[in-house]
Amino acid sequence: MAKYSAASDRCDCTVIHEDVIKKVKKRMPDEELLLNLADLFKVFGDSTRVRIISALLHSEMCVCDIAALLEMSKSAISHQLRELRQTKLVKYRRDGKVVYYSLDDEHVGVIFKQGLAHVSEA
Amino acid sequence: MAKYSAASDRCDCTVIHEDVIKKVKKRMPDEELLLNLADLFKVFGDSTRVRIISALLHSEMCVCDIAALLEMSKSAISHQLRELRQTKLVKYRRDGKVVYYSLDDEHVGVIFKQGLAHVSEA
DNA sequence: TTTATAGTTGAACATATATTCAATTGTTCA
DNA sequence: TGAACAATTGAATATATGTTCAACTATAAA
Repeated sequence: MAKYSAASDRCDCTVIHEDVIKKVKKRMPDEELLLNLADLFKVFGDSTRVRIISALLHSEMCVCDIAALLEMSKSAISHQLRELRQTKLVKYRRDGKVVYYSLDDEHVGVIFKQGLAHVSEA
Repeated sequence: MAKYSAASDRCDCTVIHEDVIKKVKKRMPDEELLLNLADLFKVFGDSTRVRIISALLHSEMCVCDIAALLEMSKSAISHQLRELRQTKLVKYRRDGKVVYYSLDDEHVGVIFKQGLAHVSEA
């Protein structure tokens, strides 16, 4: 995300509900936690990665398999798997020349399914 | 996301586990549903929007309040609220000159909290 | 009607990012 | 060792997107 230095018209309005702002500010999680949270969702926020996750929910798969399943290049898949690895959402094991990927976290499935419930209803 | 026309080296490998691919393919949700899912997570995948959601979890707020709370311009906030409106994650009511925003969906809080649990543990 | 203020919007700009391409690594097997 | 293949990687490119800026709309009050 592009984060800019400062808002030139920051506070360009009278604060209307100072009490609400203070109350909410107190209850909000730390800034850093919210940044991590946004980064987590960002990983889910790409169709290729979501499809990879959706596939790995049902079985571990090697890069070739995922590439064939999603009809994409191995390179593209590998790049995305790298992001999923870095955010600890998938793990892998090597067997000879083949590398098998699988989901690394219980939360992944829960978050995925909750989101799916939302879009399925709407 | 940049979606490109086709992968030139698509299927540049021997399919190793045809059976796995078929099985997984059968169980995966429709392509369109997965696209919607990615779009949903994309909305959560920005720190400004996540902070807005985090704030609205505790109270309805007007644009000025949110801008003051997050120390950003009204314009920037308004742009993001627009996205949140379009994806039905927030609703609003006008009272005179002031527009109040609040969360529009029960799932929003659940998804938010589940993600928070994940990043809090790690 | 005029002024003031809350909020919205579109275009421009800067930045982030997904895929491609080419080169490379790692492993197996002849 | 050398050939074959799975997978990774870095750079380049195209595209997506968040914030700014300026102009605008909507409402209230003088």
